[in-house]
Amino acid sequence: MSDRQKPFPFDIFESQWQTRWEKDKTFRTPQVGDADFDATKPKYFVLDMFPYPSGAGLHVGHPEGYTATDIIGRYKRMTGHNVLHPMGWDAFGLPAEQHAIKTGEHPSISTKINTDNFRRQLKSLGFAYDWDREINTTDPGYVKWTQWIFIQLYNSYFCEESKKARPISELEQKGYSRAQIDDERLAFISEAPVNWSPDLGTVLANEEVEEWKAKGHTVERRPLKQWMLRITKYAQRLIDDLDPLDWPDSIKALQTNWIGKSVGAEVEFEIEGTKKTHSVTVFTTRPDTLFGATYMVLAPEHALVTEITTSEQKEAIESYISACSTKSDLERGDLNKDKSGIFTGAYATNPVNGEKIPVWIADYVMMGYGTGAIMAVPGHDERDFEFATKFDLPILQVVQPKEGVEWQGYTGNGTAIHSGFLDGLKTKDAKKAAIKWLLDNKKGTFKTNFKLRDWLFSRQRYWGEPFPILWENGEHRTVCESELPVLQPDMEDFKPTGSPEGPLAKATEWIEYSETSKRETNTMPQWAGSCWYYLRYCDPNNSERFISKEAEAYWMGEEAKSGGVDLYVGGTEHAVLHLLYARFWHKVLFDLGHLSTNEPFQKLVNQGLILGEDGQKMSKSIGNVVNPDEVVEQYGADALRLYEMFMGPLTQVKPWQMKGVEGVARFLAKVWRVAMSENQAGEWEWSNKVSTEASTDKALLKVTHETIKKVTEDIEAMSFNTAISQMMICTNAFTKAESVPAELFSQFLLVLNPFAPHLTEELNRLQGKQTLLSEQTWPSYVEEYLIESEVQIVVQVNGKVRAKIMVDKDASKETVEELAKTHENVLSFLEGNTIRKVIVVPGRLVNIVAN
RNA sequence: GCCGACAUGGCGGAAUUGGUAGACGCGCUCGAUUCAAAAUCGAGUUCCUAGUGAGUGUGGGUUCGAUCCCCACUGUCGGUACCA
Repeated sequence: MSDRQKPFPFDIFESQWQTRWEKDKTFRTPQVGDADFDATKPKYFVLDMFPYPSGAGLHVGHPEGYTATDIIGRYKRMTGHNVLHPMGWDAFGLPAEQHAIKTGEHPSISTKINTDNFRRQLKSLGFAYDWDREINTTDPGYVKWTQWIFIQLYNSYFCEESKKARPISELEQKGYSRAQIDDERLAFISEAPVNWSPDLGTVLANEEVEEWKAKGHTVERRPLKQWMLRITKYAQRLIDDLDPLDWPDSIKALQTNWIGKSVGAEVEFEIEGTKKTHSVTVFTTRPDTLFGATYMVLAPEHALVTEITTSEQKEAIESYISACSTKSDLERGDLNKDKSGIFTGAYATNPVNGEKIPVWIADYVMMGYGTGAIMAVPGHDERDFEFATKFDLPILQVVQPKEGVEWQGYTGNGTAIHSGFLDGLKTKDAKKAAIKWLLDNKKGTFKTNFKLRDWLFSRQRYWGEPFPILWENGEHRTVCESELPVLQPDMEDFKPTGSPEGPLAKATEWIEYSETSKRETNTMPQWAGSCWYYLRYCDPNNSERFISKEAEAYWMGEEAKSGGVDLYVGGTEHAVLHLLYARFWHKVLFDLGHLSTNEPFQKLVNQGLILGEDGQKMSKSIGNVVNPDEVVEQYGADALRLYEMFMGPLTQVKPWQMKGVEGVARFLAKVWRVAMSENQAGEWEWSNKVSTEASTDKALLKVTHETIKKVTEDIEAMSFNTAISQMMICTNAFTKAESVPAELFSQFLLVLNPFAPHLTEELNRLQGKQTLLSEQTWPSYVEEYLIESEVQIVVQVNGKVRAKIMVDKDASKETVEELAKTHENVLSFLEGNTIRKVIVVPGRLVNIVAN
């Protein structure tokens, strides 16, 4: 196709229109307060997950979501909204730095090259972004406010009464000591085992570990001093506030599972140590099974292990602990389901019945969850059951399942037995009674645990936001706000040091802030910039605030019942990372009074992955990657946009088919030829088929208005593939018609415009219209044109279609039934049978039941 | 294992949420146009043993009627995994 003339001259007019939109700033969104800002219009904030500008450029997965939001954005503009539809770059990150290490080129250079390429590619697809609002997370003007938000976190604590972040100064007034205050900050220093990757030379968040492991990097546990963010304080709110959001249930479930709330009790057991008696707290979700606890397990790292281990067991315990510490997470988790453990020689006392139970250590108990100690109830817990079976520990029944169910290892609900004061109680009541007993006897209490860990926030990298932190005499403090942004120094050697200080430690001059103060050398993770970028779009150039109060109130406020981003489209890969982190930051900023909503994203839609033509995930190594540039070159931007939407439902995983692109390109060419024809010289000229003189054909009027109706409804429902098929039906009708009334063709161009903006604007121009389609009002359909005077009724005999009859649309049930019964073909099927029942669905069908 | 989603022609997918299964597109077949081809236009295209036939992953159920609702199962994909 590329060697000959294109079926319609998209190669000429697409770039012309892109140039014009850019020059005229057609899709500029006025700033709140600008002379041309109309505050009376409702707002619509439609957001794409901004890309990481990789060296590989755009792949066809990017334009899938971007086209969907572009259609919605353009549609909303045409229906009288102020639309905020921006784009930017999530430009900090490891790949840029790895590239810098390899080539010695500063990451800002490759970042610039990559963003320029991404911008060019996006512009070649004709997206209606307001490029005046483009942001880049690595810009000093952006870094400044990322660091400012970090300072807000640093200067806040979580108030347990109000369940909100409050200024740390309140604690100072209450007379807290410096150490106590540092323990309360939402951004704090912690020395704890973290995920350290030796070959990346950095630590990683729990959420990131799998991703990098999958790329072949090693990750090990190692205790390090790190900046953490206290996201765990928001665990409950992060679960609760999910409910009213218009998000896919699967994403809500994913986040809820990740946060992992479980409700139960903490119980205190006493252990006879070698020198004295110790108290150990265990967490259980099944306090009703306390009487079934036949042994106890401590995590190998538990602090009490050395205190209680008897001299006979000491050697065995020590070698077990050292074996565990060298095991990787994989060996301890995924690969090794086989239970292992060692008896400490010590005994604990079960508080409810005074029974002495042996205390073991085993690596199936994790130090990081609950208290790092459990009471083992092998009768009613799968893991404990497996362990007890292996080491021949007693297994007691304390829950009676319903009849016919084996009790051993039964983890469901039932009735408590062999459990003293709990006997006869249903599990639910037994839990309550057990906790009441624990409270009354001061042996325990209610407890809710979360799987969610605090967020490990520091990285040992160069290409990230430095912390706005200074160290003085081993204490940290923030730099003055006036000194923001704190930028990395220019360096030639970006290599990881292999030490937890990171490459910035090599910038000796930069570190020396003053004689007494040194800079923090860690940097923030890539997530930092993406946690708040949606806010910056509302007011991207403000140097006084991260977002002006006015812009925040208009774009993020509660007005029109749609606070925050109205529609957010992106991939599922961010279900628990970006989307959780951003919600957390948003809530902190909300608590501190900087924002007026408590959730950032009202509606979330995940586009489905686009697979290669072979049905496999696109990947360089398989060689099934489709390059959008080539598709645009061969079929045009409109065809690519249209195909991405026509493939199937937006949210579904679907394979790419180049033949399908050809199909939609053919459709666009058909639209072109409704209005245009080729003359002898092979030039396109306006044909007279579309004409103001054309008589209004009833069928064309109907199909056009059906199309307006369906496309409108389908855009609202984000069912773009069916909208396109309706427009194909309409085009086929135009093609078949002798002539097409100009009015109908114009209306058709309007509804096609958000999908194929170049072609439609070009035809609108060729039709002699002055006003751009994108600046016109969305058409409305006329109900009257859709109604037919006669409707087709299906006649079934015993549920099988046997005839179709045409009746007046207002025909009575009786008339329809009579017509159906007397239909020739129906009669032949009724022969010899008696009619038992007749169902008439007006306007649809008649079903005659006979035998 | 657990959680979630999905299963419809040769292919991508439609079906007003209980009312004509297969819209629209791809592919294929035939025809028109052409010296010929491409492109374009038109007709056809679920399957078969061709019937008063079968048919929406399998088996059952509810209903006058089920792709849609209920029960059981199978398969595919995504997430997660010793979280007590």
